[in-house]
Amino acid sequence: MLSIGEFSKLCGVSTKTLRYYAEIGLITPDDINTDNGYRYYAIKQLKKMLFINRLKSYHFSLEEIKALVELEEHQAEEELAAAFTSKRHAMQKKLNALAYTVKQMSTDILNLEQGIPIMSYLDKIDVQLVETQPMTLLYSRQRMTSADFETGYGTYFSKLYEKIAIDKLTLLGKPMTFYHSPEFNPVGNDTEFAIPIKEAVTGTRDVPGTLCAKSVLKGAYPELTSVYANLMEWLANEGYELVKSPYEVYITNPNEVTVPEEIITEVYFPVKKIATT
Amino acid sequence: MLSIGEFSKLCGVSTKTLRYYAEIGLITPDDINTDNGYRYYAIKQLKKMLFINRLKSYHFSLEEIKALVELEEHQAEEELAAAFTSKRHAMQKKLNALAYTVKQMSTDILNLEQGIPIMSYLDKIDVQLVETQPMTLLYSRQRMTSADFETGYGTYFSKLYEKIAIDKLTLLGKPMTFYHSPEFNPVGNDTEFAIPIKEAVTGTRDVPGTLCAKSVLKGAYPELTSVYANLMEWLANEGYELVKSPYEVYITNPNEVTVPEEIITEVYFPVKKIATT
DNA sequence: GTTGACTTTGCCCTAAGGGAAAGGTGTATA
DNA sequence: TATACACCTTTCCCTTAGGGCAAAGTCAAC
Repeated sequence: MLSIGEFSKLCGVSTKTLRYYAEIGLITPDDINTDNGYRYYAIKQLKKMLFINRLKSYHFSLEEIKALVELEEHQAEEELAAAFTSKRHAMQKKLNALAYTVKQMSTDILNLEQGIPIMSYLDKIDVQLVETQPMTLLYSRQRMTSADFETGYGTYFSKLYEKIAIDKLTLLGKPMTFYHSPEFNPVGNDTEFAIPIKEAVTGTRDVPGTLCAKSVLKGAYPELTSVYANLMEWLANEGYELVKSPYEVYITNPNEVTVPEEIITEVYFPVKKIATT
Repeated sequence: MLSIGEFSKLCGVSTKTLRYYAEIGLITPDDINTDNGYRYYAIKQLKKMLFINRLKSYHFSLEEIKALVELEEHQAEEELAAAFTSKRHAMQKKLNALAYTVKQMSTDILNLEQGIPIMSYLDKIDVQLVETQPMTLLYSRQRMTSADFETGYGTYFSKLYEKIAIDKLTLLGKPMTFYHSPEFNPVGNDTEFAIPIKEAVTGTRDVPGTLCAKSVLKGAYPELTSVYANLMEWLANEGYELVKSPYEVYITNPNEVTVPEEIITEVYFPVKKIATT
């Protein structure tokens, strides 16, 4: 039998942590002295504790760990492997994101060393006034919750492309999304996925040509907010106002482009000049 | 002027967050209506908010961000660059750690798919009883705080190696550390860095040969706790007890080995058989 | 018997907000 | 103009995984 201090040193975990784990039922002492409340751990509990440590290093939450420990005790190796695989996937994504972050920091540092202010790229996003052509859009309008935009992107556009293929329609442009909620973010509510085609069939709508403020983004999607903010500032400065839902056109297919810097997205704000009285 | 909702949508940040930032003084609304308390943000605050977003994506804490924003406003580009560089270094370390984690998960998954229990590697750490040779050690004994073990490793051993070079002593073995505190962790208190040499000079001590339980670890240091735990379990099972401070011998130089899997560390527990009455 | 190390419980604290409640406000529409 | 409804306010509690401290009880060694 090991006292909490001995056990803690052996497995490299603080006594506080051990008490906490007992409290949440993750690992309880093998024996508790009923007189003084002293906790005593069995040597064979070391293995369980080391397993918990390993799971912690894999960034599982304690709640997840609790479930996984039970799985391990019932030798449910398949479920364990499934959990590990899905967590590894998440970690891989985090890894990629972190790598991208580091790269971005590096370019920022390079700029700083040359005395270029970090946010000066904002001033370089240029805004053009363009007159768009009328289009016929095959569309699918959804309420999106914050999480499923990425998957939604894939599934909704696939459905549209499928319909185009089956009905032998004629593609006229790149896929686009309209943000009908006043949220300019994909995590907003009312989002329309659309593809311009030639034929006017059921499930299409016609959009007239309009005056638009347009910006082009080369880079990862999180940068999109900058573009929106920049466009809004431009509108305010130049005396225009938004008259319809803004939309984005995806010039590059995000499933094909691997490096975020090569993703090209056009952002359109349908506008009109504010009437000066 | 933008209401909090409009501003929040433009920069992709919740209203809750904006109120919180105002509370901690990170970014306060340009104007607050004194009648109803409504917050109004200026369009030019978008840029600051986007800068904050960028710093957040670089994993700066809000406290750090507050300082960095001030630096940026005073155009202190050098300090900014310094902060970025140090943060990038931290992120790079995190990145490497994460990459190692993912790799370890992968081997675990492979094992699981073959029905091999994850912690079975513990049973494969074999423990040998060995009789060590007497040695003369050039040593340096320190109280270590948790953080500076890594740096300490470098500096203390350097000093010892320097002395060996200056005094023209004869190296007889690999560097080692003794853990005199009952913590078996380097983060413990009383740690001795030592190198076996031939000559008995000042600053050396003689250690007699003793019976030791010995395990060899190939892998990253966090795995060491497993080895210690395993050794302790072995002692309990085989009826031995620890009679002196455990020590580690670093077969590979951690500054030269780049992949953690190739790090080889020997762990020695000086033991004696428990007297059976 | 004493001392110092160890253990107990209990309480408050962390970072960066999220959620909900209760109530006040702004504005578009009938 | 009345009303509906979206928007805004403050306040309170909650989250993760424990850390720190205090007061009091206990163990083991000398």
